[in-house]
Amino acid sequence: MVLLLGECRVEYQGRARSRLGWGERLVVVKKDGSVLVHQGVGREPVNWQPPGAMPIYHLRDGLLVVRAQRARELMKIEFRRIDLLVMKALSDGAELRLAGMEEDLVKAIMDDPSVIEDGMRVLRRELRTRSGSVDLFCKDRAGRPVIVEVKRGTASIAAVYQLEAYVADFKRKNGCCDVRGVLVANRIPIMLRTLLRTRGLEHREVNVRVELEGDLQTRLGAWIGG
Amino acid sequence: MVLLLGECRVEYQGRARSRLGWGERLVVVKKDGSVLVHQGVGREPVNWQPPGAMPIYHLRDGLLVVRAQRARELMKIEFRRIDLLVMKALSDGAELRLAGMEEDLVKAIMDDPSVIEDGMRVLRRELRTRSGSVDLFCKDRAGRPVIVEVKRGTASIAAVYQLEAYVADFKRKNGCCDVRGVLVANRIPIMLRTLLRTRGLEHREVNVRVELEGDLQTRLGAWIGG
DNA sequence: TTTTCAATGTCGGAT
DNA sequence: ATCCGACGTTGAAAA
Repeated sequence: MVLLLGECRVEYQGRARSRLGWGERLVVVKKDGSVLVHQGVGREPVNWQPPGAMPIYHLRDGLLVVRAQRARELMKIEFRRIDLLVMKALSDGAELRLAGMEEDLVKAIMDDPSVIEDGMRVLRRELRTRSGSVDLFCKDRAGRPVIVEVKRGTASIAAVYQLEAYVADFKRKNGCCDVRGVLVANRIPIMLRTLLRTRGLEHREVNVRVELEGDLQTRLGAWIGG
Repeated sequence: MVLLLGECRVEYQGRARSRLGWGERLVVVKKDGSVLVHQGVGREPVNWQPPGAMPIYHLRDGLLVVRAQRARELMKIEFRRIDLLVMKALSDGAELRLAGMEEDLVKAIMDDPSVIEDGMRVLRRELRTRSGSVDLFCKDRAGRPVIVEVKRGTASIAAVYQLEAYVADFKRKNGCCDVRGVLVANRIPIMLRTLLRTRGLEHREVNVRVELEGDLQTRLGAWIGG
């Protein structure tokens, strides 16, 4: 990993174009060839190249030029003053363990479909068609088909469209009108509920707690306290 | 800005949960309180906190602990070895100038609606309703309403849904069936064209070149060459 | 390789 | 504060 701290300017041309005038920034070059230009604020780099760009360094007119190209995208950084230059190989064998993704929510619902509704049965998971994909295909207590779209966090209009389109396709294809569509999410904004109702769709807010594998829960308990 | 390079482990609890074991990483703390933990590869930080987290540093059992909390989210970094510690205030008055966004494409179409179709007139821009927003509302040469959804880059299924839903709403509300829906994008995948056709929607691939304000184009010409 | 979708998305703007 | 959509989104998984 290479760290460069100093005064630079940046130009980029690719999917879009940008120019950033002189200023002090941090530039990080990783061993996979990704490059990050960070200003003093914000989570996002102001300019960057994804892995594979493999930047080239050269001197020109007394400036250090870092040139990172990848596919049709080019970023050029010019330093006129460098306050810090660090190179270090990072040894890191650990991998991130992460829980609480949408897939975890889908699994939790499969383990206990009654969080949607009593008597619900999950028949299939991850049903993909040319008009999009839906997370769960179920039947309710009465045996009616139920198409379920699951969103972790707050549901969006796009989720309603997706569900609506799939329900319509299903009706068309199977020639049956008795199909329910349910949007399941951690939170569903009021406006979205109205929209769902006008489209003849249903919704459920669920709150499923997902834990990391292993004893993290116990440790986190102590950890939050400490 | 604070840079920490050394051996650490990270735990996070908030919208999701994660744990990352011991390894060498770069930690960046910005003056707005954002925190980034970067491994040796990838554009994305493996763990982070957005601006406002304002981390607190303390020593505990011989470890440097960085604790960054924000709303209901907590990230804790523990260092057991530090190879580099840098603190520096960054002076940076420049702002990024960026061109080639969706808004630029919309403006270009407004300047010359014939890129969609000869005789097209733009009546309104950015039309928002409860079922979503559409970028341009036009009338064609024959005076028929045309709803236009603009996407920079490659169009997605979601764009089709959005357009379809809005056209349907418009027909319902105005009680008129003679409404066209056009998806305009830099690129529209084959599958999407089929989907659009089955929904009675149209599409246009456009290639509008957008430049940064000022003389960037000339300079970029030389720059790319050099 | 292309397509599709999730993300601790982040970020900015409008209501 | 909430809601909504764009992003040089990135990244991973499936077709």
